Amino acid sequence: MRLTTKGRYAVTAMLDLAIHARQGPVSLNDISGRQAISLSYLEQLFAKLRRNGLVESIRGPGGGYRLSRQDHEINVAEIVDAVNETIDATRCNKKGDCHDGEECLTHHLWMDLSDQIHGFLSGISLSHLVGRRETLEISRRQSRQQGDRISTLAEDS
Amino acid sequence: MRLTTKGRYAVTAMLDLAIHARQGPVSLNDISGRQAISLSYLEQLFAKLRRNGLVESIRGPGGGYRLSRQDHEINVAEIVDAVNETIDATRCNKKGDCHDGEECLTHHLWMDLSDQIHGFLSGISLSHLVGRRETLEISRRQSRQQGDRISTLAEDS
DNA sequence: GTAATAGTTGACTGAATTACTCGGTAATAC
DNA sequence: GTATTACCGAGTAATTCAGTCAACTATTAC
Repeated sequence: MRLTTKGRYAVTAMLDLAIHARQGPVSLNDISGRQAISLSYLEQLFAKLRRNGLVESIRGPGGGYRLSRQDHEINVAEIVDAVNETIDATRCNKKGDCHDGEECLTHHLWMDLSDQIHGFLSGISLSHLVGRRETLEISRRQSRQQGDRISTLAEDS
Repeated sequence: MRLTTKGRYAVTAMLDLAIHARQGPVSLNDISGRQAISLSYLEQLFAKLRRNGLVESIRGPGGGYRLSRQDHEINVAEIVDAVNETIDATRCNKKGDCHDGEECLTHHLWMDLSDQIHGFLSGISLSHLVGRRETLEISRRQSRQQGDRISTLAEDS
């Protein structure tokens, strides 16, 4: 389980896809413009997302990508794993020369911790994030109408 | 919040420190031998851990490092942050040219998610991990005495 | 059929990070 | 004084990140 900007790009792009799902297929060009991610980098990311069955592609004019499942059936952990493709090759399992079992224990502890993080991210779906986004947008529009300063961020926990 | 093997090394090393705390200061040489991490890399990691007030050093023969706080007062998030030192420079905050607020929203969502992960890791202390380790060790010893296969990992959730 | 759109693939690259090496200095226990 | 250990800085191979470029294939509009 790695958590870098690469995974963040992927989550952001998938979120963009989920938000604009109603308008039919979304082209990478659109996502690139909206999210300020280079088109070619998006192509790489979406190739992996497609191989992992998270998105479907529609070719030709008016084509693009769409989620292959409902947004509540896709979680953040899947997305991060898809682009990172960490097999997490641990030295212990390969060599098997852990003296006194010390290395094995701390190693298993970390794997355990990693599993917990993974489980945590599995509990956050795209629909969850989209829902939050719309809440934010509404509150932002309201505060703009009222003309006061943005204080909505402090309220949502 | 980045989560890479570097952070994993740091957590493993700190865990080793916590486990061997009773035997006085622990030298990096010992940790290097037990955890199979290069000494010089440990030096770099511990320089950061020390600057962040997580460990104290004792020089000279018989010296080494010890935790600067009790193990239940040090959490995983602190350790990961200490070695990564991510200021997380987001393009949005610096340039401030988010068109239509689109980028800002997804950006804030990711920051929110990042905060949640951070909060989650803050809840896991070293003593928590040490406790688990000893539980594991005991159960491992027991299963070794009984001579059956290792089936303890499936039971702890 | 032709042209335009858009995905697909692969090779390649500069920059950053990771993980590590080496050589040296400073402090302390004996 | 010597051995041990932390401390410090420069350097470096390997890897990953983030992005570019170019050629290709499939689909659709006309």
